[in-house]
Amino acid sequence: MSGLGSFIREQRDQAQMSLRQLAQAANVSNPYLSQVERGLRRPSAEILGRIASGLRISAETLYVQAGILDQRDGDETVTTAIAADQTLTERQRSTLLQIYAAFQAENRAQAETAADATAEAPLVDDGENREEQQ
Amino acid sequence: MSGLGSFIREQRDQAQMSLRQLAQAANVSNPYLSQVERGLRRPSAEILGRIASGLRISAETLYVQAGILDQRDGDETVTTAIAADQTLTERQRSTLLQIYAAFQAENRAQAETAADATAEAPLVDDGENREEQQ
DNA sequence: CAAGTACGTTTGCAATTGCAAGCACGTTGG
DNA sequence: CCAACGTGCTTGCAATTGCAAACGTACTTG
Repeated sequence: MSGLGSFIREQRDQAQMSLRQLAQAANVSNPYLSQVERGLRRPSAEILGRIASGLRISAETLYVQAGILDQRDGDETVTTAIAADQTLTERQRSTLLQIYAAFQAENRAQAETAADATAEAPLVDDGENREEQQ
Repeated sequence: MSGLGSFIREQRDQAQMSLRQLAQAANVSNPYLSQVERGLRRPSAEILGRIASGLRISAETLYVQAGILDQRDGDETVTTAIAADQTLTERQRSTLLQIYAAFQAENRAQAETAADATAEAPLVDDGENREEQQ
């Protein structure tokens, strides 16, 4: 399974870039990028870094996706990243945090209903989201 | 150029490990490790990660040393954190990213109008509004 | 001196990366 | 209709990765 390739393609689609556009932005040949996206090739760290920069996302993210770097708990990173983002106003920050919390709750609920037969309390027992720290 | 190699050797000496010991701990052949340490070969991300684990240091450190990973950039962390969050569905991810992008654009526009005296400086979005934080 | 060991290094070699060139398919529009 | 362009994909091929095997030492031992 090549989660990395589909993740890259996902991000590229998200950015509405063509394969060739990303290839040029990343300074990587388009055939190779195509093969990477389909999981036929495993790119080196350097190429991965270039792709990341072409996608305007951090290389670390791609490394995690590639299974090269260990996952630093994604759950907390989103909230802390939002909370620490100085480019947002406080109103915007709290909005994002609320939406994120809502999504989490939504998924939690869905997971719960889907797995009623199999045990309970699947994730954090944290009933309510913390609104905002600091 | 061989900053990475000498760094690895440095760390290995500091840990008082022989080349072969580290090679075994890292699950890498000793000849190859030797070549990496002397800068004759450039290891892939995977090998680098194994070496890092063999040295009991974070892979990130080695990536930075290898010039593959830049140190963390501030405003990109939110997007990357969202993108990497496995607990979200793709739909939720894109929603969050869109909202975040909209906020950024909003702030960018506001900063522009606020700074008419400084003429055009289109690219650098870095200035930011520090109107009310927390 | 020969034998055993631990050290880092050199040497072919299979496997892989990454690319330039070209292919196949779809959309325009002159 | 058929060039012209855009999309992604296939195909050789040079360059590189990474390894197993062997080498050259030094440092202990019998």
